[in-house]
Amino acid sequence: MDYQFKEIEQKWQKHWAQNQTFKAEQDSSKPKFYVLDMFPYPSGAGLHVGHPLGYIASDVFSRYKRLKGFNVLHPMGYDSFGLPAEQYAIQTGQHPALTTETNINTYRKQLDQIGFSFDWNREVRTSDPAYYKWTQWVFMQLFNSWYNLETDRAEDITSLIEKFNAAGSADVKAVCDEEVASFLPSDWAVMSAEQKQEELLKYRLTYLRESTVNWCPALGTVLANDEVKDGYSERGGHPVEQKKMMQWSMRISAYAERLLQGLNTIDWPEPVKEMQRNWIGKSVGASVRFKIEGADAAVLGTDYIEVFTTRVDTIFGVSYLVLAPEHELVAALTTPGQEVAINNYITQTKKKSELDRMADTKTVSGAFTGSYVINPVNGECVQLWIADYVLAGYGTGAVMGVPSGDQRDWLFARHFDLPVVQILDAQKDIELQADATKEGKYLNSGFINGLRYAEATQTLNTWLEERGAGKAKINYRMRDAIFGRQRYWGEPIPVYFKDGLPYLIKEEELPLLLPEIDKYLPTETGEPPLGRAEDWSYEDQYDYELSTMPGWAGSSWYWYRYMDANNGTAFASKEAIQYWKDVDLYIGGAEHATGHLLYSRFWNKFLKDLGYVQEEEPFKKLINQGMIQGRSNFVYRVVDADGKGTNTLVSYGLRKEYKTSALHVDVNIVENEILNIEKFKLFRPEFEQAEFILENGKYICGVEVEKMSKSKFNVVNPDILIENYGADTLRMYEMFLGPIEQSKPWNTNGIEGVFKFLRKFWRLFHNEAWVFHVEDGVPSKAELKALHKIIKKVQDDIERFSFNTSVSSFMIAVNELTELKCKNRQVLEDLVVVLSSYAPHICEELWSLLGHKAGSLSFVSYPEFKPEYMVEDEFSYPISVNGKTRLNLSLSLALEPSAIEQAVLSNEDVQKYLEGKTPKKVIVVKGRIVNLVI
RNA sequence: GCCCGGAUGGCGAAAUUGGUAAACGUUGCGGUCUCAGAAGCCGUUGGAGUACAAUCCUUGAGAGUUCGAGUCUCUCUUCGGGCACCA
Repeated sequence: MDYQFKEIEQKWQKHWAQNQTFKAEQDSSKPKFYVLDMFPYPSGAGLHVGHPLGYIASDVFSRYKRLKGFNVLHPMGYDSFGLPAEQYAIQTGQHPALTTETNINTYRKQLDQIGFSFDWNREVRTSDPAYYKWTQWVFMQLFNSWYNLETDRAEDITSLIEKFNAAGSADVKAVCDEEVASFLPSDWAVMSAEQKQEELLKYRLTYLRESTVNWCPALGTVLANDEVKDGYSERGGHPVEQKKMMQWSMRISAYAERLLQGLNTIDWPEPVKEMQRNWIGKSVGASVRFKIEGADAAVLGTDYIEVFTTRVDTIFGVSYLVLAPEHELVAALTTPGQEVAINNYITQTKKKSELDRMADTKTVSGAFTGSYVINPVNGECVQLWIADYVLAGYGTGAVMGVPSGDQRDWLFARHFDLPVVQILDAQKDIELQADATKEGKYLNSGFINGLRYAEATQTLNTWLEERGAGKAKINYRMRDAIFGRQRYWGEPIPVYFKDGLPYLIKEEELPLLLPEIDKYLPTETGEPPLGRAEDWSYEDQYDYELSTMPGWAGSSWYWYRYMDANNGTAFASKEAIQYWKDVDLYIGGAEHATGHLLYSRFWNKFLKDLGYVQEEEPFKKLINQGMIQGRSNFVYRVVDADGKGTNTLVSYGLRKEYKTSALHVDVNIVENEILNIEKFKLFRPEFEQAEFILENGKYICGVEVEKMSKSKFNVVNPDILIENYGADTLRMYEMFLGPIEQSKPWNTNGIEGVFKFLRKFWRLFHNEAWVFHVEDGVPSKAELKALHKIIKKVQDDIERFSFNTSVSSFMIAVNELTELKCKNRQVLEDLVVVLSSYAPHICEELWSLLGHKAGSLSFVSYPEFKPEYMVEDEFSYPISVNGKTRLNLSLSLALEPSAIEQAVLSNEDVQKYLEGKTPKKVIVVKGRIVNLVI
């Protein structure tokens, strides 16, 4: 029988499912290997050819690791809470759970067709109450924890209470809110329960606080920083504004340093690490206090302004100080004479959107408050300004202006005619621009004159600290993550309110189920959708929290659930976590760099602090698969003088001769840019009578690379390819396309080549009459060489994630063996094993035809590479003369190293070049002559 | 502006530590088989050159190191990604 891929693939997919071939068990006799894909959000559109790319790569890797004797965990699930299902619910009234269920079924059907070796017993869905029970549980642990800087880890809140009982707040070194009360144990003892709760909330790792948030009116919810791009929501692209709201937050800032340091221990793509480093944004510097001239602490609440700087060494060059317009002291420090100017400036700033403010970096603007501050190092009195180039949200919202060392400060000083003071002898041309050098020695700088950068910084930090005027400080750009969303389709937060304070429900009351509501919109009073739920209160009297958790909550720990997916008493058993530990290989898109991948590391570190998990980092090795873009085709419709489309279409090469407009055309009716006109008429009936202006008898279409989307008619559906060529061809072709990490447009053109290869491979095992035919016996040298070349190559390629080169090598190997008319059982059997990771269905079929037990192929040993089979009697010996002319000599293998040199020099061709002379220089690399210089 | 990553035939690409650039696939062209098509098989497909060959040139541009550079160093061009009044 010819290669009947449809029957073969259905047969083996059924076999794997029925026999649960890929069910993973804890088995300590084998080393474990955990291969994870980023689980998908099941969208209604189903899979296009780009989606499975990463899944195929991880499946090839998983199957390969099984052959190598590893106990492989390779699960799959769905990140099934999210906005699209909810938006759909708003439009249609259909419950998001139903939409989600339908979409998941579509996904599963499509995934199954590709022949993945997932262990579906471990499937998870983040919207399943049995799953989100544990997401809520993690939330509770966070609420019950604080970050102790002394032990540098999260601890149970009871250890904080003990500290308060014993010594008040004095001993406590914690990551907490800025305004925490300082109190004695006796103060603590007399506090009411409510006061205590209020105080503790400032320390909890998840907390409720009034904070400035990104509010998206169109979506009716707040968004985390990573969900906002350039002032617009990442999902939907709606405008986002700043707003003050009571919000749940996660104290991820407590882990800033550990998240940063951990990056050095994991094998991730450098760009992703770099993005996380940027996001965390560590800057080492100092905070310095500038006394306010003539300030009364009793009236103002303070008598100094604190600034953060990374260049404390430039402090003698300070010629002014700037506050952010939103700084809380601005109003109090504005003198009556400046009030109008300052208020105008603030109004002006407010009008500018966040976007404008970021985009407009050239205009210098600001206003003088009328107040002065005193430079602590030299007692100099400098002006206090406000300007919108200073951001309220970073550092202290106040900056010292050093025009000679910072270009922005320089521009500001020039614009408002403030002094520019040189502070380093190495600074050049400071009349023209700032010079941020750290070279040279200080001048005009009081007690650091003559010192160099490192020394000066040290001296200043000590000097300032001794006088209580400042100290060395590390600042992080990363803010705490906003955790609440005013949406329906997410995990309910397991909290109720009593006297305005939040309390956790009891652990045994989990999961707190998402209540049913009539409409998926905010209430008339502006409360989140959960406000519509009737009879939904805690102990029939207390209100539940109405926000739900953000999309990243469920995905921040899911890899642990796979370890023990059906556990009802813990998120995963201790034994399972101990055995599977962490993810060895994680494959997914780079778009999650500062979202999912950062939050996951955060929760993982937290769970480790509490002793629930083993490893500090969850994902040892990360691969970012590239995006597959669409490749759109166009036809060109001739446009008449009025700009109206006519009924004439012109081929790509001739379109310049007419006025045309381009129309998308379905890529599935175009082959090698040649339009199938008959199919086109069916696709666009309005052009049934159209005239086609052809070139060389063909209609050529235009091409452009765009995002794959239905509206652009450039979506290639894997189902159709599987129908025409089979899953094995699709799998191999996707791997063949190019390096896994590279983004590229999809082009179905080359798929024939892979299909031909699989047919050739099938033919190797059959005679002319398509009867299965292999021969026992001893393989020839040439056969063994071809086989062992591919054994080695595939092994090396997979280990370095170079899947595309493996596919090429398979083609070469099969061509060689076809040439050799190889029918040898031993050779062909090994070949089946080697190929089975890429094309599992056809290999299973051949494996069983070879007389092996069905399904055993996935767990046999990968053939051992034997270098001795690679050796030939003669070897080809390239040599260059004068680094230019190349000679290819053929030498006997039997030669000793010393004899090789003799053989080379006495070779006829070499002699021709030498013309009787001895070479001036003989260059030997790894014991071989590679070049002769004459 | 700053930080990463790229640039190799018509196209996708290969070249793992510096050692015969373009493997493998595709497209195009020619042939074979066939009533015909599909499928298969064979040849050819970077450029110059020639009757055939020999030979020379070619990895975005320019320089450098080296016997030898797609690979290493510097400068530039350009494309992609990230960050961006971050003090």
